[in-house]
Amino acid sequence: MKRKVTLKQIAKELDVSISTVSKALRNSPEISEDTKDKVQAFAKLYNYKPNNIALSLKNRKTRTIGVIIPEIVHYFFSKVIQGIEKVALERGYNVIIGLSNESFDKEVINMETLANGSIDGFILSVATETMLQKDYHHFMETINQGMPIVMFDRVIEEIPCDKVVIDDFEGAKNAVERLLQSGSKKIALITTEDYISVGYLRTKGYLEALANNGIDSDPNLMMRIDGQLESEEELRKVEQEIETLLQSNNSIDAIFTVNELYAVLVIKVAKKLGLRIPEDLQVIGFTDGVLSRHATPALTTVSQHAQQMGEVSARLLIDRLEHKEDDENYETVLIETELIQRESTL
Amino acid sequence: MKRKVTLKQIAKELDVSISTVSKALRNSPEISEDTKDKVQAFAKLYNYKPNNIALSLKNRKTRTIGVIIPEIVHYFFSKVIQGIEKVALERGYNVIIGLSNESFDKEVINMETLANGSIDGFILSVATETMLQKDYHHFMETINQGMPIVMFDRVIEEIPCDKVVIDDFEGAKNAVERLLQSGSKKIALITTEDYISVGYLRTKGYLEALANNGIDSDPNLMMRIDGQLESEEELRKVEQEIETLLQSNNSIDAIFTVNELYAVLVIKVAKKLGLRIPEDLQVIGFTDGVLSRHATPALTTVSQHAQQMGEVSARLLIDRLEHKEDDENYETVLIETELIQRESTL
DNA sequence: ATTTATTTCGCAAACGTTTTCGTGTTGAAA
DNA sequence: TTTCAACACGAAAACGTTTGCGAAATAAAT
Repeated sequence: MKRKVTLKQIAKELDVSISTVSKALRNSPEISEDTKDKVQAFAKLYNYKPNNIALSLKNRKTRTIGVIIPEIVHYFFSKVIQGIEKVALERGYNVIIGLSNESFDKEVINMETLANGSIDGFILSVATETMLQKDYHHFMETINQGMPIVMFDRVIEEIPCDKVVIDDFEGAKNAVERLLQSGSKKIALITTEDYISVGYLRTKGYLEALANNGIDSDPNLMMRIDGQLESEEELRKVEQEIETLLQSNNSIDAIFTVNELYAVLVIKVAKKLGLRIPEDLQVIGFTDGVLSRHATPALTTVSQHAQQMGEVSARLLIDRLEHKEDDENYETVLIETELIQRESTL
Repeated sequence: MKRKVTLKQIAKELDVSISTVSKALRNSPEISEDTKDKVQAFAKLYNYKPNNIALSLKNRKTRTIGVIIPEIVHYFFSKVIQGIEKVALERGYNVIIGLSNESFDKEVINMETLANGSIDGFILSVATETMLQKDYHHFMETINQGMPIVMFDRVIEEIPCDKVVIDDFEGAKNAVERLLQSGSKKIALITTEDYISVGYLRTKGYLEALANNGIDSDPNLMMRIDGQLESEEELRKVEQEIETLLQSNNSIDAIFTVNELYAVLVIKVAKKLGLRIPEDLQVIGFTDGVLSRHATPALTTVSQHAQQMGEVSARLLIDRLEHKEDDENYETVLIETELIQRESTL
């Protein structure tokens, strides 16, 4: 087992100084061709690679970006990471991941451990609990220490940092307008508790579309769901509620849903009730994930371009790290949504 | 913008030496209570946290583990990562992720950049391309450098490292036997090209179950699919093939599938053909992901306990890092599968 | 032969820690 | 007063790099 070879070892072996070895490897004109050749050959033979940690310490740069997301077993977030990782690789950065599991404490701890030298900057999506508590001191502290943050999707307005958000409002509005154009008159909404910005904005888009078309919104058609829907019981309960919704308002002819899981649940209940999709009931969801793509009928859905979101976030962060370390002008990039037309709409 | 405070700065400010500050913070008995108090108060005030990079350099340990997976937008792998991250957090380690995208070159590059000081050890699942080329020099090199590897799911027998595998063979065998017990006579198989170990083992389990029950395997009932099934065309093509399979062998009364996507495709085609599930056709898939859970009918499937797999892998690696650095006895942990009974079987 | 320029290399500092060892100061024992 | 232990602290090395600057050696110019 041969340990990794260092400059010092090469120097000793070749009977030159460490600096000479370093310079020779970096092709410095200070060093003669002879010794350069000798050193480079030796280094190649022993597969010398500079130690990243030492470089990080010296340069005060790690070329690593920290990503903190609420959960990873989730189409949207993993797709974002894929985007981040892509441009990180292109530009010579590593990605290190922390999961907050929607918990404020975990978010804080993760950020604190990563901030102490391990990374150059953060890309993150805020945990639910943090949004509830409205305690943002950890964000402010890392920013004040000169470590830039890029927030995506779940962002906080008042934090001074670059942000990448989806046009949830427009996306929802377009979706509902599409439903109206194709003849639906009575459109229900299934949304989350609205403390999370995205659920709130999508709901607003729904309302706006109705208003624009002279339709009064009906609280009876707006259903709110909370919880992670992890267990079977939770799922059954929600399905039951959807069933009640559809039965007590049997003129509902379309449903807009704030994520894709709710939409497949709607489909399931509708089938059970003997409703034909899309003839009797149109359905549009949010997030173009595996569920939407492989449901039967395949779901018409609002795609968020998650991968693009990750790519843009990474570019924003790396640009800031490399060019404008002290620029206080923060950007907010809006990612357009796209309505993916499939089988659940006319 | 106050940069992070260092020992040196504290020392200067308090007019003591760096060593005194360090010792005071670590509560060394060498230092008087007076100065300890003074230093600790100051450190707390300025929120001093030791620099991880400096510690890593000094200790030749980074307390971070590198994970290399073929893709992240994938229920199984993201679930494994969740498990890894969980025990890593518990034991004070960070997780840094690299994606190989099933490419040999990317796998090599990712490993090389991470191996140069950034991490203490690897947890990885081998890329398809690597398994095809059978070029394992990068694994051997990192192991020879004294950096331990834990392979999970897609492992390579001849590499000397700890391994965590699923009992694919047993899982498949049990699933098929369940189908037989519930009365199915003619069971088809949909599998991948068999260079990937898991597809191969699951196929073997299928064959074994048939043999054990005195049934000859029929090549016409065994369908092989390759490709990632990312595009719509690919999907349609596969659906078409499944349709042909079902129509040209209309006495098929059950299908066992090597992953969950194939199973939902089967369900889709079966519905189209007017087959009732599970009465006319039973279906069992592999991987207990979102697709299985939310398909209609919900899929009976073989759960791999992906999260547990991640947890075990992480524990194996960390144990080796902390206790038995030079132990050459490598372990292979077998994770039992579990048949999750849902609506697609009798 | 002396000065000057050029080439080639090594020294040392720096990044932020931890830790071993040495040293100066104090107080008590002899 | 001398001797010694206990105490409190600092100097320095080490981890592996990079780099500015000084210096030795050689070559060229006077």
